[in-house]
Amino acid sequence: MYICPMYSKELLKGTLKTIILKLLSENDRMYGYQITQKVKEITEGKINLTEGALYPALHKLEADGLLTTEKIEVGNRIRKYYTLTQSGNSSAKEKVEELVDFMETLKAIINISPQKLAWS
Amino acid sequence: MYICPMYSKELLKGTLKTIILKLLSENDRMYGYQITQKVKEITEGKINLTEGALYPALHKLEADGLLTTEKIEVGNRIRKYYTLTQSGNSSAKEKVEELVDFMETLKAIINISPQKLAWS
DNA sequence: TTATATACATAAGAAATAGATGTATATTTG
DNA sequence: CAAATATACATCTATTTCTTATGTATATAA
Repeated sequence: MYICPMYSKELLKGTLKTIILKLLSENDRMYGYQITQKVKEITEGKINLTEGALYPALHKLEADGLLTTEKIEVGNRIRKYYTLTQSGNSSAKEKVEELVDFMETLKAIINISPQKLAWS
Repeated sequence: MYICPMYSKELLKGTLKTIILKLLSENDRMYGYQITQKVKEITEGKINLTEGALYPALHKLEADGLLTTEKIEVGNRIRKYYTLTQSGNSSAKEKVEELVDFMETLKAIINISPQKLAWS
Protein backbone atom coordinates (compact mmCIF):
# COMPACT_ATOMS: atom_id res chain seq x y z
CA MET A 1 0.00 0.00 0.00
CA TYR A 2 1.40 3.35 -1.00
CA ILE A 3 1.03 5.98 1.65
CA CYS A 4 0.85 9.67 0.90
CA PRO A 5 0.09 11.52 4.11
CA MET A 6 -0.80 15.14 3.59
CA TYR A 7 0.46 16.15 6.99
CA SER A 8 3.91 15.83 8.40
CA LYS A 9 3.34 12.55 10.15
CA GLU A 10 4.65 14.02 13.36
CA LEU A 11 1.33 15.65 14.03
CA LEU A 12 -0.50 12.36 14.02
CA LYS A 13 1.58 11.13 16.90
CA GLY A 14 -0.40 10.56 20.02
CA THR A 15 -3.76 10.84 18.30
CA LEU A 16 -3.96 7.37 16.77
CA LYS A 17 -5.48 5.56 19.74
CA THR A 18 -8.02 8.32 20.22
CA ILE A 19 -9.04 8.05 16.58
CA ILE A 20 -9.41 4.28 16.82
CA LEU A 21 -11.46 4.46 19.99
CA LYS A 22 -13.68 7.19 18.58
CA LEU A 23 -14.44 5.22 15.43
CA LEU A 24 -15.21 2.10 17.42
CA SER A 25 -17.50 4.03 19.73
CA GLU A 26 -19.63 4.87 16.70
CA ASN A 27 -19.50 1.44 15.13
CA ASP A 28 -20.35 -1.76 16.92
CA ARG A 29 -17.36 -3.49 15.41
CA MET A 30 -14.69 -2.73 12.85
CA TYR A 31 -11.72 -4.55 11.37
CA GLY A 32 -8.31 -3.08 10.74
CA TYR A 33 -8.51 -2.46 7.05
CA GLN A 34 -11.94 -0.97 7.50
CA ILE A 35 -10.55 1.52 9.99
CA THR A 36 -7.88 2.71 7.56
CA GLN A 37 -10.48 3.16 4.84
CA LYS A 38 -12.92 4.94 7.12
CA VAL A 39 -10.29 7.40 8.28
CA LYS A 40 -9.23 8.04 4.71
CA GLU A 41 -12.86 8.63 3.73
CA ILE A 42 -13.70 10.96 6.60
CA THR A 43 -10.55 13.01 6.17
CA GLU A 44 -10.79 13.07 2.39
CA GLY A 45 -7.48 11.31 2.04
CA LYS A 46 -5.64 13.65 4.34
CA ILE A 47 -4.91 11.01 6.96
CA ASN A 48 -3.75 7.58 5.90
CA LEU A 49 -3.04 5.15 8.68
CA THR A 50 -0.22 2.74 8.05
CA GLU A 51 -0.48 -0.91 9.02
CA GLY A 52 2.74 -0.67 10.96
CA ALA A 53 1.12 1.87 13.22
CA LEU A 54 -2.43 0.55 13.24
CA TYR A 55 -1.99 -3.11 14.10
CA PRO A 56 0.40 -2.64 17.01
CA ALA A 57 -1.97 0.02 18.34
CA LEU A 58 -4.95 -2.32 18.08
CA HIS A 59 -3.01 -5.11 19.78
CA LYS A 60 -2.00 -2.76 22.57
CA LEU A 61 -5.57 -1.61 23.12
CA GLU A 62 -6.69 -5.23 23.23
CA ALA A 63 -3.94 -6.13 25.68
CA ASP A 64 -5.05 -3.21 27.84
CA GLY A 65 -8.57 -4.58 27.92
CA LEU A 66 -10.19 -1.80 25.92
CA LEU A 67 -11.04 -3.99 22.94
CA THR A 68 -12.17 -7.54 22.33
CA THR A 69 -11.83 -9.40 19.06
CA GLU A 70 -13.67 -11.99 17.02
CA LYS A 71 -12.41 -13.61 13.88
CA ILE A 72 -14.85 -13.95 11.02
CA GLU A 73 -14.15 -15.92 7.89
CA VAL A 74 -15.25 -14.02 4.81
CA GLY A 75 -14.80 -16.10 1.69
CA ASN A 76 -11.37 -17.57 2.21
CA ARG A 77 -10.06 -14.56 4.12
CA ILE A 78 -10.14 -13.88 7.80
CA ARG A 79 -11.34 -10.64 9.21
CA LYS A 80 -10.54 -9.71 12.78
CA TYR A 81 -13.27 -7.56 14.19
CA TYR A 82 -12.61 -5.26 17.11
CA THR A 83 -15.25 -4.18 19.59
CA LEU A 84 -15.04 -1.76 22.51
CA THR A 85 -15.28 -3.22 25.98
CA GLN A 86 -17.05 -1.30 28.71
CA SER A 87 -13.82 0.28 29.87
CA GLY A 88 -12.94 0.88 26.25
CA ASN A 89 -16.13 2.84 25.90
CA SER A 90 -15.43 5.14 28.81
CA SER A 91 -11.81 5.44 27.73
CA ALA A 92 -13.03 6.56 24.30
CA LYS A 93 -15.08 9.33 25.87
CA GLU A 94 -12.18 10.46 28.04
CA LYS A 95 -9.65 10.49 25.26
CA VAL A 96 -11.87 12.38 22.85
CA GLU A 97 -12.63 14.96 25.52
CA GLU A 98 -8.95 15.29 26.25
CA LEU A 99 -8.16 15.78 22.59
CA VAL A 100 -10.82 18.46 22.20
CA ASP A 101 -9.52 20.22 25.27
CA PHE A 102 -5.97 19.96 24.01
CA MET A 103 -6.92 21.46 20.66
CA GLU A 104 -8.61 24.36 22.42
CA THR A 105 -5.40 24.94 24.34
CA LEU A 106 -3.34 24.82 21.16
CA LYS A 107 -5.65 27.43 19.69
CA ALA A 108 -4.70 29.72 22.55
CA ILE A 109 -1.07 29.46 21.50
CA ILE A 110 -1.69 29.78 17.81
CA ASN A 111 -4.12 32.65 18.02
CA ILE A 112 -2.12 34.92 20.25
CA SER A 113 -1.81 38.50 19.21
CA PRO A 114 1.59 40.22 19.35
CA GLN A 115 0.44 42.52 22.16
CA LYS A 116 -0.75 39.66 24.27
CA LEU A 117 2.57 37.95 23.85
CA ALA A 118 4.75 40.78 25.10
CA TRP A 119 6.98 39.67 27.94
CA SER A 120 5.43 41.60 30.82
CA MET B 1 11.45 21.18 38.25
CA TYR B 2 8.32 19.20 38.91
CA ILE B 3 6.13 18.76 35.89
CA CYS B 4 2.42 18.13 36.04
CA PRO B 5 1.06 18.09 32.53
CA MET B 6 -2.71 18.16 32.33
CA TYR B 7 -2.76 16.27 29.06
CA SER B 8 -1.48 12.84 28.35
CA LYS B 9 1.91 13.87 27.07
CA GLU B 10 1.40 11.83 23.94
CA LEU B 11 -0.71 14.56 22.45
CA LEU B 12 2.06 17.11 22.68
CA LYS B 13 4.26 14.99 20.48
CA GLY B 14 4.75 16.52 17.12
CA THR B 15 3.48 19.95 18.13
CA LEU B 16 6.47 21.14 20.14
CA LYS B 17 8.47 22.60 17.28
CA THR B 18 5.42 24.37 15.92
CA ILE B 19 4.79 25.91 19.33
CA ILE B 20 8.38 27.09 19.63
CA LEU B 21 8.40 28.57 16.13
CA LYS B 22 5.07 30.30 16.69
CA LEU B 23 6.22 31.91 19.92
CA LEU B 24 9.44 33.08 18.32
CA SER B 25 7.56 34.54 15.37
CA GLU B 26 5.70 36.76 17.82
CA ASN B 27 8.79 37.73 19.82
CA ASP B 28 12.06 39.00 18.45
CA ARG B 29 14.01 36.73 20.74
CA MET B 30 13.33 34.35 23.62
CA TYR B 31 15.39 32.11 25.87
CA GLY B 32 14.55 28.57 26.87
CA TYR B 33 13.21 29.15 30.33
CA GLN B 34 11.15 32.06 29.05
CA ILE B 35 9.52 29.79 26.49
CA THR B 36 8.48 27.28 29.15
CA GLN B 37 6.99 30.05 31.27
CA LYS B 38 5.21 31.71 28.36
CA VAL B 39 3.60 28.43 27.30
CA LYS B 40 2.54 27.76 30.87
CA GLU B 41 1.04 31.24 31.10
CA ILE B 42 -0.83 31.15 27.81
CA THR B 43 -2.24 27.68 28.43
CA GLU B 44 -3.06 28.43 32.06
CA GLY B 45 -0.77 25.70 33.27
CA LYS B 46 -2.19 23.06 30.98
CA ILE B 47 0.97 22.61 28.97
CA ASN B 48 4.31 22.42 30.74
CA LEU B 49 7.31 21.91 28.54
CA THR B 50 10.05 19.77 30.00
CA GLU B 51 13.70 20.67 29.60
CA GLY B 52 14.40 17.22 28.24
CA ALA B 53 12.11 17.99 25.33
CA LEU B 54 12.70 21.70 24.94
CA TYR B 55 16.47 21.97 24.75
CA PRO B 56 17.03 19.15 22.26
CA ALA B 57 14.26 20.67 20.13
CA LEU B 58 15.87 24.11 20.24
CA HIS B 59 19.26 22.64 19.37
CA LYS B 60 17.71 20.75 16.46
CA LEU B 61 16.01 23.85 15.11
CA GLU B 62 19.27 25.73 15.37
CA ALA B 63 21.17 22.95 13.61
CA ASP B 64 18.56 23.05 10.86
CA GLY B 65 19.19 26.74 10.36
CA LEU B 66 15.81 27.94 11.58
CA LEU B 67 17.17 29.68 14.66
CA THR B 68 20.24 31.67 15.60
CA THR B 69 21.49 32.22 19.11
CA GLU B 70 23.20 34.88 21.13
CA LYS B 71 24.43 34.51 24.67
CA ILE B 72 23.73 37.35 27.03
CA GLU B 73 25.18 37.60 30.49
CA VAL B 74 22.57 38.66 33.00
CA GLY B 75 24.08 39.18 36.40
CA ASN B 76 26.28 36.11 36.75
CA ARG B 77 24.00 33.89 34.69
CA ILE B 78 24.02 33.25 31.00
CA ARG B 79 20.92 33.49 28.93
CA LYS B 80 20.85 31.98 25.50
CA TYR B 81 18.49 33.90 23.30
CA TYR B 82 16.97 32.29 20.24
CA THR B 83 15.87 34.25 17.18
CA LEU B 84 14.16 33.09 13.99
CA THR B 85 16.18 33.18 10.80
CA GLN B 86 14.48 34.04 7.57
CA SER B 87 13.84 30.41 6.76
CA GLY B 88 12.74 29.94 10.35
CA ASN B 89 10.14 32.60 9.82
CA SER B 90 8.62 31.00 6.75
CA SER B 91 8.86 27.62 8.40
CA ALA B 92 6.89 29.00 11.34
CA LYS B 93 4.10 30.14 9.03
CA GLU B 94 4.02 26.79 7.26
CA LYS B 95 3.95 24.74 10.39
CA VAL B 96 1.23 26.77 12.04
CA GLU B 97 -0.89 26.53 8.92
CA GLU B 98 -0.33 22.82 8.80
CA LEU B 99 -1.32 22.46 12.42
CA VAL B 100 -4.52 24.45 11.92
CA ASP B 101 -5.38 22.33 8.91
CA PHE B 102 -4.62 19.15 10.81
CA MET B 103 -6.87 20.18 13.69
CA GLU B 104 -9.69 20.86 11.26
CA THR B 105 -9.24 17.38 9.91
CA LEU B 106 -9.23 15.87 13.38
CA LYS B 107 -12.47 17.71 14.04
CA ALA B 108 -14.04 15.80 11.18
CA ILE B 109 -13.15 12.56 12.92
CA ILE B 110 -14.20 13.41 16.42
CA ASN B 111 -17.28 15.03 14.97
CA ILE B 112 -17.74 17.82 17.42
CA SER B 113 -20.22 20.58 16.79
CA PRO B 114 -18.65 23.20 14.51
CA GLN B 115 -19.66 26.05 16.81
CA LYS B 116 -17.73 24.69 19.72
CA LEU B 117 -14.44 24.60 17.89
CA ALA B 118 -15.13 27.44 15.50
CA TRP B 119 -12.07 29.36 14.50
CA SER B 120 -11.73 33.09 15.18
C1' DT C 1 -1.29 -11.57 -16.64
C1' DT C 2 -0.32 -7.97 -14.13
C1' DA C 3 -1.56 -4.52 -11.11
C1' DT C 4 -4.45 -3.21 -7.56
C1' DA C 5 -7.35 -4.11 -3.65
C1' DT C 6 -8.32 -6.70 0.41
C1' DA C 7 -6.57 -8.42 4.91
C1' DC C 8 -3.71 -9.87 8.33
C1' DA C 9 0.95 -9.26 10.63
C1' DT C 10 5.99 -8.49 12.24
C1' DA C 11 10.64 -6.48 12.59
C1' DA C 12 14.34 -3.03 12.44
C1' DG C 13 15.32 1.41 13.10
C1' DA C 14 14.33 6.39 13.69
C1' DA C 15 12.44 10.03 16.25
C1' DA C 16 10.49 12.33 20.06
C1' DT C 17 9.84 12.76 24.70
C1' DA C 18 9.70 11.79 29.87
C1' DG C 19 12.09 11.65 33.82
C1' DA C 20 16.19 11.93 36.22
C1' DT C 21 20.21 14.15 37.08
C1' DG C 22 23.80 17.79 37.12
C1' DT C 23 25.62 22.64 37.75
C1' DA C 24 25.14 27.22 39.43
C1' DT C 25 23.19 31.70 40.94
C1' DA C 26 19.31 34.62 42.88
C1' DT C 27 15.59 35.48 45.69
C1' DT C 28 12.12 34.77 48.98
C1' DT C 29 10.43 33.13 53.32
C1' DG C 30 10.12 31.12 57.81
C1' DC D 1 20.41 33.05 58.57
C1' DA D 2 19.06 28.76 56.62
C1' DA D 3 16.23 26.49 53.58
C1' DA D 4 13.28 26.36 49.93
C1' DT D 5 12.07 27.94 45.61
C1' DA D 6 12.94 30.17 41.23
C1' DT D 7 15.96 31.02 37.45
C1' DA D 8 18.82 29.07 33.69
C1' DC D 9 21.48 26.16 31.19
C1' DA D 10 22.21 21.20 29.73
C1' DT D 11 22.79 15.96 29.11
C1' DC D 12 21.61 10.98 29.46
C1' DT D 13 18.92 6.68 29.62
C1' DA D 14 14.87 4.43 28.74
C1' DT D 15 10.50 4.20 26.70
C1' DT D 16 6.99 4.87 23.48
C1' DT D 17 5.43 5.57 19.02
C1' DC D 18 5.68 5.48 14.50
C1' DT D 19 7.83 4.75 9.62
C1' DT D 20 9.45 1.84 6.34
C1' DA D 21 10.11 -2.49 4.68
C1' DT D 22 8.89 -7.00 4.42
C1' DG D 23 5.99 -11.24 4.48
C1' DT D 24 1.76 -14.12 3.47
C1' DA D 25 -2.39 -14.88 0.94
C1' DT D 26 -6.74 -14.29 -1.76
C1' DA D 27 -9.82 -11.59 -4.97
C1' DT D 28 -10.75 -8.69 -8.63
C1' DA D 29 -10.19 -5.45 -12.38
C1' DA D 30 -7.66 -3.84 -16.41
